[in-house]
Amino acid sequence: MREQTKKGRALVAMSGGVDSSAAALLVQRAGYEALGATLKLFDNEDLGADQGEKACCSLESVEDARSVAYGLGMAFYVFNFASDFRREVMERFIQTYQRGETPNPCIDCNRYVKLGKLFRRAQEMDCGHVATGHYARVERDPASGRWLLKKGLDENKDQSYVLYDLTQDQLSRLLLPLGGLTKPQVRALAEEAGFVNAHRRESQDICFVPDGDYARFIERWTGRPAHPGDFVGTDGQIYGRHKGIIHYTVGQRKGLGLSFPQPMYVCGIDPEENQVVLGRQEELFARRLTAQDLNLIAAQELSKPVRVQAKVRYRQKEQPATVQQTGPDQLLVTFDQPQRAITRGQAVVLYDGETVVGGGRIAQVGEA
RNA sequence: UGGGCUGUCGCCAAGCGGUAAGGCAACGGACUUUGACUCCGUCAUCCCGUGGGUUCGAAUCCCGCCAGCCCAG
Repeated sequence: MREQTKKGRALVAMSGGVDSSAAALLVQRAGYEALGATLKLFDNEDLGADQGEKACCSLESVEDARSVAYGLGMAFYVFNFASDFRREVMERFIQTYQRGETPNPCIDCNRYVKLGKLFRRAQEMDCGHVATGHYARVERDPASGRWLLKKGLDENKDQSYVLYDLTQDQLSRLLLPLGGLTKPQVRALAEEAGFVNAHRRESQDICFVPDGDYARFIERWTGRPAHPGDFVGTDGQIYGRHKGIIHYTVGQRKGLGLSFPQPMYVCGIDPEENQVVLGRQEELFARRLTAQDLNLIAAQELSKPVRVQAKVRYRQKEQPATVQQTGPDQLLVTFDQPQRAITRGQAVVLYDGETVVGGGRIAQVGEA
């Protein structure tokens, strides 16, 4: 409302990585008064194994972020969001696995912490905008007046999938300066600017599980070992013992410890019976799913079935499908072609070309 | 204690005299802001149940033994 003279203050979430550093630079160049902030998301002691660099949430990265911010002459803060992160991301992550589903902590982190908590904090600091280094674009639809989320221009780095949960209010204040750039361009920017992290490698794995062994993390965090149970075939036959359902996810092949004539995959997880269902690759395909915890961006609601492109996991090519809203908080998605290993707990995100229509959490998976 | 069969990498399994396929699992790496999938690589360096024999040469042929299975009893 009051952006006559300047563009106002923008709070930039800086992880210490190349992307968010470049984002800070670009926000500043665009004429905002940029403030940098690194989010402290967890205590290293809580995680057991200590680790080296991590682009997403590392505390070691704070110094890099600070260095970049100071280099740009920006104010810099560290926000302790550990309790929020623990509650909204880590606890959720654990509960989801215990239900026999597979969480996507990055989505929860974006939703509740980076773009939830951080937006509130920005408000308190009189920052009208929040910026992140995500590869996605925000645009306003002149026709409907709605704010739209679009794919990043760099198809290979597009992160709109993990941002589908954004509200109109958040979108209206969100700056994504990398949306129109490619990764090489961003790196070049960082290099020109002389950022200390210009050559840092890409991030990896779950940030709060540095060693990648998420199941062990859950056991340590809860203080309870997982309960072993039976591996069963899709016909009910018992094949052996599993290490506890939290160790498995639909579509998984490795780590079963069993050998068959052909590779075998986890086709389902039954938390009631504490069973892990095994089957062949072909048994992994399904055409429909229902989703809940919806967030629609491009429209208020879907009054009739719509043709879309849909993704069932991050880093999957969009697949043609038809989506139908079957309730206030329920979608039915039917793919043209059966999809491999649609997994409960993961997100389905719908696209209309470059635009994110909306998405939800996969609650049920139908048959082919 | 009669007969038949089998015994090759953790599992399955090729090989039928010429100097150990392959699959599964496992391990390592690549990819990746989720879990997976996928891809690449490594996996029996004198022990092919074991002891002899035949042969220029055997996992492959012969003999004994051991183990397991099956059928008889």
